[in-house]
Amino acid sequence: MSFLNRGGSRMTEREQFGYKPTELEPRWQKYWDEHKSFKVLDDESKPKFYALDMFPYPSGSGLHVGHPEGYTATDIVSRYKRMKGFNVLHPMGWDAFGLPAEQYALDTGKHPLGFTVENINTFRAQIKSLGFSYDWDREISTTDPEYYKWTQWIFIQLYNKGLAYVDEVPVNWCPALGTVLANEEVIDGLSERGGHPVVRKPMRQWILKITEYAERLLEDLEELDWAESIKDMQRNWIGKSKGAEVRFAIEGHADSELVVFTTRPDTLFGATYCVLAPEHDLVARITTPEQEAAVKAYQEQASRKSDLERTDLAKEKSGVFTGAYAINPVNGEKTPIWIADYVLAGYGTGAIMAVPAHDERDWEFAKTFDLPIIEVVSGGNVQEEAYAGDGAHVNSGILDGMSNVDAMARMIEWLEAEGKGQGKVTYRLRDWLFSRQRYWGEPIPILHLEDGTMKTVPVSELPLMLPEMDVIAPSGTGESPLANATDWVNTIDPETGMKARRETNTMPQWAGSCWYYLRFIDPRNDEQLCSPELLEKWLPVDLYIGGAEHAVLHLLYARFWHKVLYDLGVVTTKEPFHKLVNQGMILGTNNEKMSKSRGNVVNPDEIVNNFGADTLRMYEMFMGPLEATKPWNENGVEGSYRFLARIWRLFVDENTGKLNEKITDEASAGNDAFKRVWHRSIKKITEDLEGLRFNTAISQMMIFVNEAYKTEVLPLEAMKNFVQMLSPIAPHIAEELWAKLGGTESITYAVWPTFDEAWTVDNEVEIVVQVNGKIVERVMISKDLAEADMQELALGMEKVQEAMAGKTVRKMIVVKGKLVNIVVG
RNA sequence: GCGCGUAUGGCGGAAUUGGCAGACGCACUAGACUUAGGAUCUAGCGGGCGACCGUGGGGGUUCAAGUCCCUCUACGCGCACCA
Repeated sequence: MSFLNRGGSRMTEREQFGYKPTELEPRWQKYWDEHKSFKVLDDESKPKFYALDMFPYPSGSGLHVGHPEGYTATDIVSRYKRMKGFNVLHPMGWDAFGLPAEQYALDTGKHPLGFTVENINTFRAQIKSLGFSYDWDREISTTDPEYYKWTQWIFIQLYNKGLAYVDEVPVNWCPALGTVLANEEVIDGLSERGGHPVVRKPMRQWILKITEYAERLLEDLEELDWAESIKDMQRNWIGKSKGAEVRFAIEGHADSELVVFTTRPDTLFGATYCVLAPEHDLVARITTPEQEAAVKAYQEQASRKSDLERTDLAKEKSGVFTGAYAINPVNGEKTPIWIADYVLAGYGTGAIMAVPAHDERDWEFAKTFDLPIIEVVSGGNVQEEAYAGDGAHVNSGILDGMSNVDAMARMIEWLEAEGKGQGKVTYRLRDWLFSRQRYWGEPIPILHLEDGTMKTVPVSELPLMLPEMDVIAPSGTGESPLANATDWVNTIDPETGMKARRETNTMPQWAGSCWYYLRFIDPRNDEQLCSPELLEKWLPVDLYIGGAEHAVLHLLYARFWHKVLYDLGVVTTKEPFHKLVNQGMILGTNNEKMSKSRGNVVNPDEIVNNFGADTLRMYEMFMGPLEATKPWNENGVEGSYRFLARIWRLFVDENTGKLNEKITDEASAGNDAFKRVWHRSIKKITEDLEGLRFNTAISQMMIFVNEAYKTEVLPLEAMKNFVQMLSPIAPHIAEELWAKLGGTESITYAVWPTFDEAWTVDNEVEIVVQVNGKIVERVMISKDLAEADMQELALGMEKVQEAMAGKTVRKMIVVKGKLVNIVVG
């Protein structure tokens, strides 16, 4: 890395006018800052383009090389779109609430705000050093009261719509620390800090009713320009299943009934037992005295198991008979009711009808406990394994002979007619556990009044600010540290004058990131979340790039809030993010995930200091397709640096610092070969940038530079075009060269070059001549040569004659401008 | 277990609708320039002495397959008893 030789004593003339990114990059960054080059224009004549990055959590460890990958991609598109005449919104901000700041506060006794501000300053400086074209006047932080005022406002809207409710939910309670822990803070049942035991304890929690939007969240995926794999992950997460609820009477319990959910109502005649989740409400009521001890013991055992033990580790099916029987509504058969932990309390009705012949799990359970297996769909051998495929129904009364689809429809029809059940859709998606027992998050704007009711804080009182606290310490009760701020917690409701206690739960980190893309549109509005006119103008986000780790939760939560705001009339689009791209992960040089413990972390600052931001940007884009996972390679970084230096020398005479004399605006400049590469480059690079294929766009720039080096006289126009095309990827060097080419202001808004189609095609092309698919000869022909002429030409060739000697022509395939294939035999 | 994705030289990766596999870069080799080269420039660079063989393995469709179909393997990601 020493070859930059900055300020070395042996500096020569040549080096004096060489490529010096560390000198020119800060200079251009200062220029952009001072001229506010990227401020969003209030220009109605231009079409809009909204390019968004997933804003970072400003951690104490600073920027990672993974961050600039996505940021560079959106920056390239933003700069390209500006030159294409778009009004571009390209903002950056901070997702700054979160656990690490609170941990730091607990460890040091300092306030998380100071730590957060420091980190933001570090992040901003690092990001600025990379030359991204953000409109910094729109910078926002989720921790700013002027921002979280509106996060709280949205919560109030959710509450008023009945989408926020309180429930008792088990959390990770650590008695030794006196606090509730997030899942990632619990390792093997012990707290990450201190290694204290952690237990599951039900606590009062705020929940958001995202399930009410399940169907819309699923349906509206169709219209989005997202990778199919991400859509699939969301679909699976939502997990829609169609089936039926069936009501079973319970023998000896005329007042109760057992409701099960099944996706296979057609197999009802094959139900030989029923299973309840151990936590099911009915269990206590229906268990017979003889079975009571066994059932209680099983329930106790199941409650102690973690979710992991109940699923992953449980290879063997377990369960206990309750002693009670359900009556199969379709044939009156008595079926035993069991409890087993393979049935989940939280899904469907928490109860199933078991059809061992046609469900693998039920089959295993039936084999374990020797329960009967009755075939109702033919096609398999149900004594050997469960058969889940299609087939003619048997032993099924009214369904006999029908296929699965027909039998399901018929069965549901019958159930509904008889009042024994109905068609039903169920989702795997759960409601969103929204509260956290933490200080460093948005306070939930709720008052608990002395009369036992609860209400929202009046909107006029927002933002409900976090109280200043000298010491942020666990409350010890499981409530957040806010419970210690007695002056803050105990208040008076301004509307009724009643004594009130403030909600001490705060919001999760997801809250602030659920709507930040809206605030960027109108970040300083103190009257509204965002002006309706501006929302109308800028939504949806045209391009959203970020890491795949947010493929499900962040994107699902943000879509949910957006739909709620849509229903409230705040936004007018159904979906927030039109096109979404996930950048791939950058691995260490050893092909492993970068991590401190592996010692393979690359620090972007180091690259910027040694090679410059343009090199880092270019290298990250040249590594491979944006969406691919790819390993870091130090040699590749140097290669990108060398390419930029090679560009520099093509334009700048290193002895004088003047423009290379080869570059001229004489009309005669540039031979035909160069002109073809020039126009082809404009075509290829334009198409590649549109398609986010930055690696191949850069390849084409290299081809252009290679050709330019071979050419004696270079047209000024071509060289200006090239610098413009380079500028989205390597903006600093491009500005510098643009100035040397005579540009008097920033290249930012120079109009994107166009190409002449005629120069993008060769007049002469090489075609191949094959005999039986094997290449025999190659020949240059005019690209327009007729197929019949190509055929004639091929047949007349000496080597072709040899290859087909003594054989007869069976077939001739001629592809214009490409090949002739002679099939002989 | 289920779902999705990937597999091309020593390495990263290119290859419209099936139509010259390996663009471009890195690494490497040789030469030039040089007091010097880790800079720069020029040339070479899938394998094999060859006929030929080559896109994870096997099979198929086709005049023609990296590309389409079937099957197997390896790796990655997501979900994980969701009835």
